Amino acid sequence: MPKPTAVTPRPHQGRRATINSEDLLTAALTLVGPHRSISTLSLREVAREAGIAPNSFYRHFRDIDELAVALIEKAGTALRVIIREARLRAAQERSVVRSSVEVFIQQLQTGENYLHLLLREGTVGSDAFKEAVEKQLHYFEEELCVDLVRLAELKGTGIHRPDLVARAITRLVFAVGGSAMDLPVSEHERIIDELATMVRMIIRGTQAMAAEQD
Amino acid sequence: MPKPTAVTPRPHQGRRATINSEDLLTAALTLVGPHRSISTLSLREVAREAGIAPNSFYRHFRDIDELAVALIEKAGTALRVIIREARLRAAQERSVVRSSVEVFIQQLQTGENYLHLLLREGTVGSDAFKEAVEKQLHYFEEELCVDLVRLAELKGTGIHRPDLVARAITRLVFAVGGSAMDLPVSEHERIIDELATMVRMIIRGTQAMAAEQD
DNA sequence: TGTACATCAGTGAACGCGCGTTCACTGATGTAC
DNA sequence: TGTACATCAGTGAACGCGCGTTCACTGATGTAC
Repeated sequence: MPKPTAVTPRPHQGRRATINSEDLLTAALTLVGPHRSISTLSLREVAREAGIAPNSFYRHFRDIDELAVALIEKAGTALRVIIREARLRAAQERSVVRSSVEVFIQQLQTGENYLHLLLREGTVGSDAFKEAVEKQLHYFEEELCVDLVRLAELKGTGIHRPDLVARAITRLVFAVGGSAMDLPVSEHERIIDELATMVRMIIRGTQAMAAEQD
Repeated sequence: MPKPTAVTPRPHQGRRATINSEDLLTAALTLVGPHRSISTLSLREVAREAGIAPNSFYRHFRDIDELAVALIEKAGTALRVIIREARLRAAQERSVVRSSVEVFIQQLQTGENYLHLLLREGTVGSDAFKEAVEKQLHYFEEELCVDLVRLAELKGTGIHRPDLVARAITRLVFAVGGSAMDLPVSEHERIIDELATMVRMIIRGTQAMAAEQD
């Protein structure tokens, strides 16, 4: 049984690969598009899209689920980079909340389907899927938590249970983003405003609670 | 083409039905259990569970999607009743927030799969599905909004954008509930505590924002 | 440089399976007279 | 009360389809000598 997902470019012997795991991930991503769930992808479909015979799929992944998990991980990583950049950029410009939320929702309009993917697969599909999505959400929460604490120190405001604040914001943004997915682009501006207000409520709340406790 | 979902018990002619739409809904609900998505149900499977021939299914629903939408509506209605009762009961006992959240999460442990269903199907499946779930969430939001305004008046606290507060709370509770679904029951107590704190943050936040604006 | 050999990505054909849907039917029930 | 008839829920058989997986294979590439 090969270990194909370990992508260490080991010294090669035998026939050269015309296609790699990455190509299959790309093919799968193309197929799911903004509206389909990974769980509806068939092995044959992905192979077809990638231009290989169905049974060649097994050279790269044990089964469709293994590919799906790899795709989720890739999506999470890509998204975190985007949001991290947005936060850094925003720090010296205007509201961090507003511009982070903005970048997040705007991702729905780009050709990339990474966000759609994470928004969709969290609640459905095999346990392995859900676990993979949960893991990505945790990463988001951790990074956000660090940022929140730093920001609170910077501004001298208190912060109550920053871990819960980070979790609440992350889950809320993903949940609302998930429903925004199916709305026309013209509604996105409104969604961004509303989401920003919701996030600010949470932040004002945690500050108020911190102030009360001292 | 019959209109089977309209359950007005019209005067009957011809052979008596041994099974009705309701039975099929029950069979489907049994099959999805706490972990499967409706979208993975096959017509034959539901028919088998209900004890009829596959083609008899068409006597009751146009297709599987029509059944799924009916099931989602049923789930939403059932859940709203439960939460409404919880809120009324709590009003004269202890924290409305805490006990509402408690009842919500405890639903995960009951035999009923209504909650699982709503938590799952919101992001996946046909457009008709998602629309059906969105509709149910809106109902939740509306009822919660009315309650929040009433509570604010009662306690004399301000409330900023109660519509957004209701939306944020609803989405957050459903999102966190969705991940709690796959956690062991022993974790539920912790989830309830955390959720209650998150909801209180939002409420404190809206109060603070209302106070600032005046 | 040449040759024999091992490696291994990709293949074509075939399998059995569950699926949605169709068809012409059966036979129980209610209605008209 | 009896009879002919319309209604219509449920059926059994059959269809074509896409699926995941298997098998023995091909042939390009790299390695050893």
